[in-house]
Amino acid sequence: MTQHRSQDHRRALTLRDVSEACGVSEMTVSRVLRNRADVSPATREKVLTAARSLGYVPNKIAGALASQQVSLVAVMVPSLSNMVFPEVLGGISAALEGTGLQPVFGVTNYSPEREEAVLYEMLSWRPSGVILAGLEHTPAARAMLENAGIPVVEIMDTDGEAIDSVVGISHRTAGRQMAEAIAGAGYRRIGFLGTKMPDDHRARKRMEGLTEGLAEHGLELAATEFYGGGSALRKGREMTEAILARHPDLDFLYYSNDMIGAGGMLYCLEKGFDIPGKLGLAGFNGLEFLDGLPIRLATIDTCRREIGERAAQIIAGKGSDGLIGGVRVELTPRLERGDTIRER
Amino acid sequence: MTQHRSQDHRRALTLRDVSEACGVSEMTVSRVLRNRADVSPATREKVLTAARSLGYVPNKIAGALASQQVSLVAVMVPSLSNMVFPEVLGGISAALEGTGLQPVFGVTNYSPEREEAVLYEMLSWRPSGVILAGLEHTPAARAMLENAGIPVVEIMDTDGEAIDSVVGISHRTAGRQMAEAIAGAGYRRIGFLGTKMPDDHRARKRMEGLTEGLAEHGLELAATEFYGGGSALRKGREMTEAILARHPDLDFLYYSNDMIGAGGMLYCLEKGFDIPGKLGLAGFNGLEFLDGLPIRLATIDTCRREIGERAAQIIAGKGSDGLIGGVRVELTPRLERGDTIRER
DNA sequence: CTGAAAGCGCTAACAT
DNA sequence: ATGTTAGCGCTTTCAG
Repeated sequence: MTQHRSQDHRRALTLRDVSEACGVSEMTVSRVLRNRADVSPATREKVLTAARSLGYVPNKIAGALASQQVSLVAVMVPSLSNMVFPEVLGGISAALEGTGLQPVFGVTNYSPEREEAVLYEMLSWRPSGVILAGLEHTPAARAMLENAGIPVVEIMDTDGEAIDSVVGISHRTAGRQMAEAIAGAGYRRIGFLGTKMPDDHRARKRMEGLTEGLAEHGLELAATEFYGGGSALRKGREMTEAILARHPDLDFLYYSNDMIGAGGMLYCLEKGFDIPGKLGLAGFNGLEFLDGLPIRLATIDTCRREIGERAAQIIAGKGSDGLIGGVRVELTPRLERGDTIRER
Repeated sequence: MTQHRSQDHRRALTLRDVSEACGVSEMTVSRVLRNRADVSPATREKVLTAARSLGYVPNKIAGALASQQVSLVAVMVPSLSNMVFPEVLGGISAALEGTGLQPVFGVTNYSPEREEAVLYEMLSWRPSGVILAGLEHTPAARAMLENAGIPVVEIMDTDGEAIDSVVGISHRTAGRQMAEAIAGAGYRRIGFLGTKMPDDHRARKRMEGLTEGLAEHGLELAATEFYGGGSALRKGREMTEAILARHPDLDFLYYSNDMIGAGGMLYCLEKGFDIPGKLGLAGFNGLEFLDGLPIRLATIDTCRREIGERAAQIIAGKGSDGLIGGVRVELTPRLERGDTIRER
């Protein structure tokens, strides 16, 4: 089972090997392999044949060092266990396809310190651009990004000052938008359910926006409930039961994400609550999986895939003209009232 | 908005800059920055101070070229839109933490050709190891992997011949296991619902295992239903309605993944079907989100996170002793009967 | 413990 | 259209 490892000590093939195999200079071989136009069809063919038959794989490490051009884009997200981020990565990955750029992903676990550490690692590969979530970073991370001399795109959130480019939505506005819908529909006793994560700034801003929006209607949050780890769907149920036990008079529950919202909704349906008559519900994100639940949870679509695509395009576009810099893309989150908010 | 980009043309800092700033040779600066023990505390301090105040970030491209050691692990998965893979990536990312290795992810969209192309790109960075899903690859991809001279871990699936190491479960066995449970419980008219993906070999093997297992009980699939894109939860509902319309006499529905299974289950509950009395249900994967649905769908836990962790450990472990090679880890998928399979 | 020299494998910039 | 030369920024190796 270990036989094939006998090859392990064979030096990896170099341009020189290909060069010798086909009797063409290393430089010309290099040209062919980079698809440069100024090579005769005859030699091109010779080189390609030799390279293929040897199984030569170019060494980008050396290429990058020599050309001072690295075809990597550093991408950092807080988490992979929330579908939101894989969707963004999917968008980035798709948009980068065919550009010659490859994404390199890192996970920060919502920790600013870890973000700083991961960023340092990534920048040490001298990527052509950086995409990272949020506008909140440690001072050291900000400094690194400002001095890196490469396009930086902060994604997801537009509430704050960007280092370079931003692509996202205003979570504060999304919160207000929801407050508008809730208050406008006539709900008055509103409960908030969310995660216990001090470093989830976007969730925080949504809650602030919600609070502000309600205030304009002379309302305030009547109750709040927070949770830690575990199955978000189950937590949604449990939190809903808990908050309603403490405050049976609530007429609206706002969940800081669709997963707990869905759990809460399933719980309410089972209990036979009058949704949205006596109790309104709303989540956040517009996850695809809401399509298929017994009723449609009100939510705000956050355009995750598009955010990833636009961010990647900004990085890819920079390659050519260099110094565009400072693009700002604020997408409009779409409120979907679903079946859980109704005028009363 | 573009002011700070004036810095773009500043050359990035090099070891030499740090060296000059603190009056220590480049070589010694390099030693300090790599945490080597043979430097006096005094100079170490001097160097560190200088490096920090300048904001120096080492260039791993140059380091890797010089040392012939690349701290990257190439990771390739078929998709990011199925929670299964982000979970594996999470396991890999976590296990690699603190090893000095960083994962580089690539997405293949279940296409062997695309896998080959992505692999080529990744190998050109001369990573220290490769982790990829499945045992089915193009001949060219296999050749590249065999000749790369680095540890290769094929994950998720153990049914087939591995190139080097494997970490996964036998999907064929999982299929049989489910057949056992279904037939053993006394169900007789079984329908299969799955994806229309010729290149999803694991789903295919599960179906084969199921068919074989049923055959041993003198049973065969009474109906099948396949779907393309869209919300898997909704598709689960639609397929369930369709298959039951065509075959009202089915007494068991086996879904090839939990998402469509959950959709089907919600549909059945709404229709008031007697689950699991008249109709049994089962999904596949053991997704966390099943915890929180109205009833527990029977499923088989596929240990995704553990698969990621073990795979990463194999790569990380190779660093030291070199040529262990050919590790084979077959995890045991755990059948969870939930509330949707019952002896009859 | 510290330094000087010699590349790592490739490509930019010139020749030819 | 092709070849030659000189590095890219770091680390290995060998001297002090």
